[in-house]
Amino acid sequence: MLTRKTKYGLKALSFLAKQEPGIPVQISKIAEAENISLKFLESILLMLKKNELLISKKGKGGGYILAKSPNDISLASVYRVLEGPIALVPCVSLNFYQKCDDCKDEETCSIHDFMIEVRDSNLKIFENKSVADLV
Amino acid sequence: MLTRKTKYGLKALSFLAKQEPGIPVQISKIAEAENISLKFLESILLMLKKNELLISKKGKGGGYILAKSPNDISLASVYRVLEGPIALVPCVSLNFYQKCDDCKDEETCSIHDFMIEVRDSNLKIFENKSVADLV
DNA sequence: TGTTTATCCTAGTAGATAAATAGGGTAATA
DNA sequence: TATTACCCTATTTATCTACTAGGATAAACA
Repeated sequence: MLTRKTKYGLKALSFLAKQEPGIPVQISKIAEAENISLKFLESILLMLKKNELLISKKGKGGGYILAKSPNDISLASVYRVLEGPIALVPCVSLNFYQKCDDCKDEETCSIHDFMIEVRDSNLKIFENKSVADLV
Repeated sequence: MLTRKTKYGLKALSFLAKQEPGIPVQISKIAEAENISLKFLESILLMLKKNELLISKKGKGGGYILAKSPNDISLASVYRVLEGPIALVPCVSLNFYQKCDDCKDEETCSIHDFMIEVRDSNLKIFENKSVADLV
């Protein structure tokens, strides 16, 4: 299951992709349109900005703009920023690798190969889809 | 990410599939072999039993046996018992459907179609794999 | 029949995470 | 210089995770 954070983030990016490009959209406008708590959304957009998926402008007429073309924002990158690893176990994660502390070694782990299959299947779908596909 | 519960459950089922069929295996033996907390594993196997994936025998010489051939225990069924829905959002779950409480309606939700794609991709891999594939 | 063996069942708990909420700080624009 | 709108930190409430504790129950065997 997705956390709300990721779900809201995807919806917000989709909303931004539907607006006229280059014109800042206020958080409050997105929050209202997508039925998201304003303050919560604020923190989500901030994370997306820090990870260079969004650009912001302060002051009057300010707001958020997509940092790149919707086509160039993969859903994998969004997922990794908001949800974390795409893999189901840390020991097969490409971007967040960690040894599983219950496993003696990865070669003898009975679920390791299956976990790689699931990861690759999900990578394929998340890497090949972009924010443009949500519009 | 998988919870430990699901990971341990998969490992235990894989371990059982490797043993001589029809002969009960004690929890303690599985726990030791797979490096799992005994009491925690106890509760996991109990859930698998209640969902008819395992059979148990009490008393001396007792233990757990696979309820069906390893080929007939899909990893989807294991996942659903221990982890819950395979879908990423409740509104596209086949077995655990629930309306998303932040969405006005599913038709206008910008991520709905993508969520269905992810679900189908995961269903395909989890339904077509069985405990036999973990051996 | 009584003891051992092993599962069954209920309850509790420390720590982490989720999903916000509160409240003020900072920068840009008019 | 006042307003607008993002920036940042801290706190809260509820739920979940991963165990742990301790006994009840049932089967086998001497």
